[in-house]
Amino acid sequence: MSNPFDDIPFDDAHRPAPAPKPAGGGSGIAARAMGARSAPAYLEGLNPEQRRAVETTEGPVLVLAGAGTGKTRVLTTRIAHILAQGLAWPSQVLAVTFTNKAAREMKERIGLLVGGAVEGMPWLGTFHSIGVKMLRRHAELVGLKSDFTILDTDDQIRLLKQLIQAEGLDDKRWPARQFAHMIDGWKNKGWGPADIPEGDARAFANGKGRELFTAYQNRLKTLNACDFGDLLCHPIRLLKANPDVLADYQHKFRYILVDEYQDTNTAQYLWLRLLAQRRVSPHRQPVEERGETASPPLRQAQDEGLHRSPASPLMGEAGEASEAKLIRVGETGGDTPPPLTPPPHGVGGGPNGAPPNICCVGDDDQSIYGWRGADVDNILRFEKDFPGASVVKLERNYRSTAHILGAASHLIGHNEGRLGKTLFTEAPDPDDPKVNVHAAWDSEEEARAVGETIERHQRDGHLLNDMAILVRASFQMREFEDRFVTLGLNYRVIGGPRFYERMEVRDAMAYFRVVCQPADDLAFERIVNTPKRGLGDASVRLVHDYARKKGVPMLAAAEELVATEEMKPKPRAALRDLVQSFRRWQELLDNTPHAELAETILEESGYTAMWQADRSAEAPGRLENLKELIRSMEEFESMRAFLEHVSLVMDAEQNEDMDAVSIMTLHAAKGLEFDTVFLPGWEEGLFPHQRALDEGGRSGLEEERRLAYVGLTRAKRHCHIWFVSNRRIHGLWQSTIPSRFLDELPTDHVDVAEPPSSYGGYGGYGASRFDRAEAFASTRESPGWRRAQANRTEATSRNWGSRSGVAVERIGYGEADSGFGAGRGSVKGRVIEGELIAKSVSKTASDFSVGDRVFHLKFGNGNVTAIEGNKLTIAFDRAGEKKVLDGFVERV
DNA sequence: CGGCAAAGCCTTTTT
DNA sequence: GGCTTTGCCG
Repeated sequence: MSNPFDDIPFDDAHRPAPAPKPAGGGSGIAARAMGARSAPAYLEGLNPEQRRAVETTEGPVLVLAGAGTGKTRVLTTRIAHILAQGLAWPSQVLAVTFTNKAAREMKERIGLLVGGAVEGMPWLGTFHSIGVKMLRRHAELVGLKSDFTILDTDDQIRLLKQLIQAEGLDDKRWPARQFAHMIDGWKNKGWGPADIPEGDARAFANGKGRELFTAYQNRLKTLNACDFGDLLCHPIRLLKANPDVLADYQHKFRYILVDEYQDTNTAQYLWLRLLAQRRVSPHRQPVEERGETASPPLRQAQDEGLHRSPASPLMGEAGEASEAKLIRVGETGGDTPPPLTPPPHGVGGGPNGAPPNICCVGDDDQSIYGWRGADVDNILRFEKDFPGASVVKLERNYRSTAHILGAASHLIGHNEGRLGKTLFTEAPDPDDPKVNVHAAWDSEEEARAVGETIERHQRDGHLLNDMAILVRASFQMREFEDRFVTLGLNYRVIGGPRFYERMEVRDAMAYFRVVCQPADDLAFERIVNTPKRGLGDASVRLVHDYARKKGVPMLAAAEELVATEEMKPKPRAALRDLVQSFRRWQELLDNTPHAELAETILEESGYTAMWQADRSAEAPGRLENLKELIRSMEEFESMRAFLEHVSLVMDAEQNEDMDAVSIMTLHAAKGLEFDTVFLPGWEEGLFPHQRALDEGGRSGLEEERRLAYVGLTRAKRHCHIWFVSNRRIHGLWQSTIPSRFLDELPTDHVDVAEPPSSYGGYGGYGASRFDRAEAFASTRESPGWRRAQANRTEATSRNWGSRSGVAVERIGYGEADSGFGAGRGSVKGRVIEGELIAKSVSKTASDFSVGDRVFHLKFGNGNVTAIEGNKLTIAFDRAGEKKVLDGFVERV
C-alpha cells in the first residue's frame, strides 16, 4: 500500500478522531450555525426548490434540474452546506462528475463559497479520475502495480490489432477498432470476459470474441496497464471481492453527489450503488477524518457570505474550532455521532441498510450519451433504487427567453417516457426575439450567412465570446472555419483536434512513458524507430518475440538481446544505444527536474533533430508543440504526475483572453450557455443523424431530439437555426430535406425568415420546407406558379435543384451582397408543402447522357463524362471534374 | 529498410 | 474529400 501515489493514507479509521465539542458550546461558529434562526448567507438567493435540494442532506435525493435552472449552483451550495454544517469533512464527500470541465468548474465554485477547503476535497472528480485513485491504492488486489499505465483508445487499438493478428485472423475482416468498441460496450456494462453473452462472444472473429477479450485482459495485466473501461470495472471488482475495503469506503463517504446522473452507464451505476450501500457495523466506531491538507471544513461562510476573502482572519487553521463543526445538527453532544436516519429500506434493501446520503442531479431530457453506454433508465429508476427518495424538480429557468424555452419545451414534448418537467421563466419580455429559422442553398452559403449574422451582432455591440456555433458532427466545422479565416473572424474550436492527440506530442509522450514505466511495450514500440534508427519491422519483431518468450518487457528483452549474437551488427548497435539511453534517462528521473529531463530526452534521442531537419510546412508547428508540451509539464510535480494528467485530461486549456466565436459539437456544448447560438445543419440524415436512426431506432431519434433540446437551451437570447438544401457528404453533393425537428417547433415562438401566408393545413409550425423553385420563379409573383407549386408533383420537383435557393436564403438578409439582387423582403418564396423531397431524388436511371452540356449552380457549366444511376461525373469548365446528383444540374 | 504511390478507410458524439 | 495504411520498388 505504500507507493508513490499513495500520498493519502487510506485507512482513515486509524487516524485520531477529532474531539467534537458539545453543540452550543461557546461562541463557536458551528454552534451559531446550528442554532441559527436565519439562513446562512450562502443559502440566500436560492429559490425554494433549490433550497430544498441543498438542505435535504439526509437520505437519497434526486434533483431533476432542467436546463438553466441552476443545477451547478445547487450542487456546489449543497457541498458547501454539508461542510458548513459540519456534517462531514471535505474528504468524506464523494462528488463525481462526468467531464473534467465540470469537475474543474465545481472546484472553482466551491472554492468561491468556502475558500481553501476545496483542496481538502480529494474525492471530487470524474468517474475515471476517482476510479484511478482507488485503483492506485489497491492495485495489487486486481493484479496490477500501482504505477500502472492508462492506455488511450489509440494504444488500445494497436494492442488489439496485434492480438487479432496473433490469433491468425485477418485484421481487415475483423477490425481492431470495431472490437475495441465492443469491448468498451461490455465494460460499460461492467462485464469481464466471463460475463459477456454467448451471442456477443460469437459475433466477432469467428466466435473467438471471448477468447480475444481474455487475451486482451491478460495482455493488459502483463503490460501493467488499464484501458478507460477498466478504470471503472476494476474498482467494481475490487470492491466486490474485498468487503473490508468496500466497508471502509462506504463508511468513509458520508455524502455522495453525482452530477449528470442521466449520463451514467451501468458500470458507473453499479459502482455508485456499491458505495452507497450503508451498513451499520457495530464493532466499528464511526470515525471523523481530517482533510488531507488539514483544511478545516467550511466555517463561517454563512457569516461572511459568498465572497469571503482568502485573507480572512478566520480561516486557515485547522484548530479546535473547526472540529467543533463536526457535531451534527440535532446532536445533543457527546462522543457518539447520532445514527443516520433509520430507514425502511436502504439501497439493496437489506434490513441493516440505512438509506444512503446520495444526491443525484440530472435531467432526463439532456441524456445524450446513450451511444456510449449511458442508460437513461438509471435516472428514471432512481426512486425504485432508493426507496423513500426525495425528488426535487427545478423548473425555473434563469437563462433563456420565453421564446427559446417555448420552442425547446414544445420540441422535447415529442419524446415519450420523460419524467416530465416544464421550464418556465419569470418575466417574458415582449421585445425578445423569436427563434429564427433560416434556409440556405448549401453548406457554404450557410457558413457565409452565419458569418454575416455574427458580424452584424458584433456591430450591434455583442462580444464574439457570447456567440457559439453548435454542430451535430465535427465535419461541419470545417466550413465555418474556412469562412471565418477568410473573414478574419476570430473563432475557437472546442473539443476539436486535441493537443495531446497530435503525432509529435504522442511520440514524445511515448518516450516519457518508457522512461517512467519500463513495462510499457506499446510506448516502446511506438518510438523504437522514431526517428529512424534502422530498426525496422524485422528487428522489432525479434525483440517482441523474445520478450514474449521470456515474459519480460520489450525494453528488458532488447537489453538482453543486444548482448547476444542474434542480431545483425547494425541494428544491434542502434538498439544497444537506445537501450543505454533509456537506462541513463531512468537514472536521471529521480534527481533531475522533470521538464529539463524531458528536454534532454527529446534532444538525445534525436527526436527534436528529426523535426528540425524536416523541411515540411508543419515541422515548425510541431517543434512549437513540443516546447509547449515541456512548458506545460513544469506545472506538475513529477513526470509521472504529468503522464497521469495527460491520460485522463485530454484537453489543453483554451486561450480565454481572445474574443472569439466558439465552434463545437452539440455534445460538447452541454452545460454551457451563450447569448447567441447558431444551430446549423438541421437536415434529415445529419440531424437527426442517420446512424442514430439506423442503430437506435425510436430511442435513437429521441436521443437526437434531446440533443436538439440541449442545443436550443444553450441560448440565452438569440437562437438561429439553419438548414441547407445541399450538403457534400463523402465528397458527393447530396440534396437534403429539412429536419423533422423543424416541424416540431411551435409557430408561436419561431420566426421563419419571412412569415408565410399560409401554413400547410395542419396545426403547429406545419411543414418546414422552403420551396426554392417557387422562390426563383416568384420574383414575378405568378399566382399560377404558386398554385402549381402548392400542388407540386414529381414532375415539378425537378426544379428543386435550380439556382433559386440562393434567393430564398437571402430572406431577411438583404444587406448581404449575394449578387442575386434579392433585397430584404423582396422574395416571397415560401410555400408549405407536406411531401418530402426525398421522393423527388430519382432512383431511376438519369435522363442525361454522356456529352451533355449542363449547368450547376455551384460549379457552373460543364460536360457530362460519365453516368452511374443518377450520379453524374461532370467535367466542369472551371471547377474540374466532380460527381454530382443529376437533380442539381440542368441542361443548357 | 525506407520512400513513395496507390488504395482503402471513414467521417456522431468522448472519459 | 482527406487521411492512414498498404504494397511495391529502389
